[in-house]
Amino acid sequence: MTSESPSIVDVAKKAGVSVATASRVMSGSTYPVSEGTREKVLLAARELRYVPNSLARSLKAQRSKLIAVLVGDNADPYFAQVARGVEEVANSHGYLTIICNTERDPIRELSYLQTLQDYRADGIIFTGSGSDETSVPEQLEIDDMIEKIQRRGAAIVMLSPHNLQAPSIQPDNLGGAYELTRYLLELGHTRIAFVTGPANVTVANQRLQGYRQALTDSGITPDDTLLFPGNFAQAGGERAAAMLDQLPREKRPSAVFACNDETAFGLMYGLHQHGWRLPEDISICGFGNLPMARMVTPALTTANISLRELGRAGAQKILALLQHQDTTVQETFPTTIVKRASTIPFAHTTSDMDNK
Amino acid sequence: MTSESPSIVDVAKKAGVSVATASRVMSGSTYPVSEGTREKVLLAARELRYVPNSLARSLKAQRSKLIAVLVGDNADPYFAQVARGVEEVANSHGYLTIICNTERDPIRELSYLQTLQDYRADGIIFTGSGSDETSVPEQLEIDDMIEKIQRRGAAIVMLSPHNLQAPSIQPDNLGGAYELTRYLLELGHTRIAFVTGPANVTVANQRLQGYRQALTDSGITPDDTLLFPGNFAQAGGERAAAMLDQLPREKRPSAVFACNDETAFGLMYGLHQHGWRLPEDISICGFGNLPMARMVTPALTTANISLRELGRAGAQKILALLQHQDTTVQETFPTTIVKRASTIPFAHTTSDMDNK
DNA sequence: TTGTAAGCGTTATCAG
DNA sequence: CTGATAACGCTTACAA
Repeated sequence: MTSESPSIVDVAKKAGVSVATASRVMSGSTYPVSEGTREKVLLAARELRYVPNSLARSLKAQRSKLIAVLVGDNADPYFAQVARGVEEVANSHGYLTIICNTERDPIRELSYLQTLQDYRADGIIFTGSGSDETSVPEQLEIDDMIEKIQRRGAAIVMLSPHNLQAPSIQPDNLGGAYELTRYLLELGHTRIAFVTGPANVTVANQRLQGYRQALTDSGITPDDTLLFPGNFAQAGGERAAAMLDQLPREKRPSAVFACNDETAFGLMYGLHQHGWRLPEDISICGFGNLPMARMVTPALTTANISLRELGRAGAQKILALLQHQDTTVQETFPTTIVKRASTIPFAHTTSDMDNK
Repeated sequence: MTSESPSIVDVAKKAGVSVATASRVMSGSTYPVSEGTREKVLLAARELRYVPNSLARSLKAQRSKLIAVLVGDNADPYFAQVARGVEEVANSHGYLTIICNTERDPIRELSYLQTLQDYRADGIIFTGSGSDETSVPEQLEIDDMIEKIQRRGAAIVMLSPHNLQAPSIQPDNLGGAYELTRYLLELGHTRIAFVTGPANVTVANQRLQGYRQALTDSGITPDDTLLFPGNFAQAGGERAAAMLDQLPREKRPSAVFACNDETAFGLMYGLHQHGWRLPEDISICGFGNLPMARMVTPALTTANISLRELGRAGAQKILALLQHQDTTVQETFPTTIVKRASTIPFAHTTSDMDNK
C-alpha cells in the first residue's frame, strides 16, 4: 500500500536515468534530451502516475504561479464578475486564483497581503478597496508592504482608483457619471438627488464628482440637501428611499442617481414599499450594469462597465508585468451609459403626487 | 539594495543562534527555548522584516494550507455565497482559498483537480457540479483522481449531490421542493408548470422529484407537457416564458415552479415582456432565496438555503477531516420556504386573460 | 546527450 | 536548552 506520491526520483529510477534527465523531460525544459530517453521517462511517469509537486517547483523557481484578487466581498456581483475575468485568464495560463475578501477593512487587507507575501504570490490584483483615507495608520503599513512585494518581483495591479504606487486600469467613473447625469438633464430633470457610496471610497467620490461637474456645466448649483448617504449595498438604498419619502413634496427630486446598481435596487425596492410608482413618480439610475439591472422593474438605466473584461485585462497586465513587457502605468477602462425604462422625461413625471 | 527576502538563516545569523533555534521560535513550536534567546530571535526577525516562506514550509510539512472551492461559475450568486462562507472559515484558520470555475465541464473539473493535486491542496470543496451522467468518460478519471487525492491525505467535501465517494453536506432539495409545491397546491393551484435545470444535474432532478412527489401525494398526475427546459440561468427562464406565452389559454398553468431563483428572474422578466401581469396572471416560485429574490417585483416566493452558512459548514468539515475528527459522512442542510408576493391563491388569479 | 551535486527555505531528528 | 544536519521535491550549473 503505497500511499505516498512518487517523486521525480522514483520516475528517474524506474526509467533508469538520472533525476536531472527526468526533470528535464518532465519540466518541459528546452534542454536537449534524446528521443529514446525522453520516451522512457514519459512512460515511467505515466506508469507511476507521477504528479510534479508545484510547491517544490515554486520554491526552487522563486515563483508560485499564484495570482490573488483582493475584493471587498466576492459575493458582491461587481467583484464576482471581476474575479471571474481574472480567474479565466489566470487559469488559461496555468495560474491558480486566490480569492481574498477584505471587507474594505485595512486590517484584513494588510493581513492578506502579509499572507500572500508568505506564499510568494506572483501577482496581486486590487479591486474596490481604494480608500481616500490616508489618515488610517494601517495605510502606511500597506504602502510599505506593497513596495516590499514589488521589490520581491511580484506584480501588482489596481483595478480601482488608489493612491498607491502601482500600475492601474481604472473604469472611467468620472466620465460615466458625467454622461449619466447629462442624460438626466437632457430628460429635463433639474432636481437630481445622489445616493453616495461608503465614506472615503474613491470610486464613489469620482462618481459624485462626475455628477457635480455635469450639474455645474449645465448652470445648476449642486444642492447638498439632495445628497443621501449610502454604502454600496441595498440597505443604503432602502434608507435613502425612506428619507426621500419623508421629504416635503416640493423638496423632492424628480430623479436620483444611485452610486451603484446595488444601491439603486435597494432604492427602488424601498420606494416601492412606500407606495411610489416607478418611473412615473421618480426616475432612477445606477452605475455598473450588473446582470440584474435589466431584470428589475422598471429596468435600470445605468453605466456599463465590462467587469469581466476588466478582470481579464487586470490579469493580463499582471502576466505582462511579470515578463517585464508592460510599460504603461495608467490605463482607463471605458464606461458607456445604458438607457432603460427607469428614467423618463421630466415632463412625464407625476407632478401631482397624491397617489402617494 | 537588498531586494532578496531574508531567510531564517539570516535571522539565525543576526540573532547569533542556530537555524534550528530560530526556526523553533518562528514556527511557534512547543519545543522549549529559553526566554532570552527567544527574544533575541524575535528581535532579529523584526529588524530584518523576516517573512517565513510558506512554500518551503508547506513542502516540508507536506500540507499547503490551501483550500479550493470548485464552482460552476463564481459570479453566479449561488456559488458566490457559498464561496464566501468557505473563504471566511478558511481565512480565520490561516488557509488561503482558491477559486476554480468548472462551468460544469468535466474536462475543466479534471484539469483543476490535477492542478490542485500538484499544489497539494489540503482541502477541496465541490459545489454544484454533481452530474447524474455516469456515461461521460471523464467521470471515471475524476473518480480516480478523487480517490488519489484522498489517499494523499487531503480532505474532500461535497456540497451538492454527487455520486462520488466523499463526505457531503447537502441542502434538502427534495424536501424544499416538496414543501414549495405543497404550498402552491394549498393556494389552490393544480396546473403547476416546472422549469427544469440543466440536463443530468442532480440538484435539479432532486427538485423535480420533490415537485412530482408533492403532486402525486395530492392525487395529481404530473403532466410532462408542463415541463419546460431551463439551464439554471436567466436565459432559460426567458425561453420558458416565451413558450408559456405560446400556449393556448386553456392549457396554461396557473403557477410555475422555477428550478432556481435565477431561472425565476428570467421567467418573470420574460413574462413581463410578453405583457403578463404578475402575480395576477400567474404565480411563480424559485429556489435558493438569492439576495435579489426579495427585491424583484413581485417579491419572489422561494426556498431558502443559507448558502454562506453551507459554505462555512463545508470548510469546517474540511478542517475536521484534516484532523480526523469527523466521522459523519452524509449531512443534510435544511431548506425553508419563504412566502412572498409572487404567489397568490388560485382564486385571485385572472382567469380571463384578455388583458394579455 | 547525460549525470552529479548544490541549493531553494523550512522543520525534525538526533547529539550534545 | 541548543546546534549540526538531513530531509521535503525540484531545477540547474557544472562535469563528464
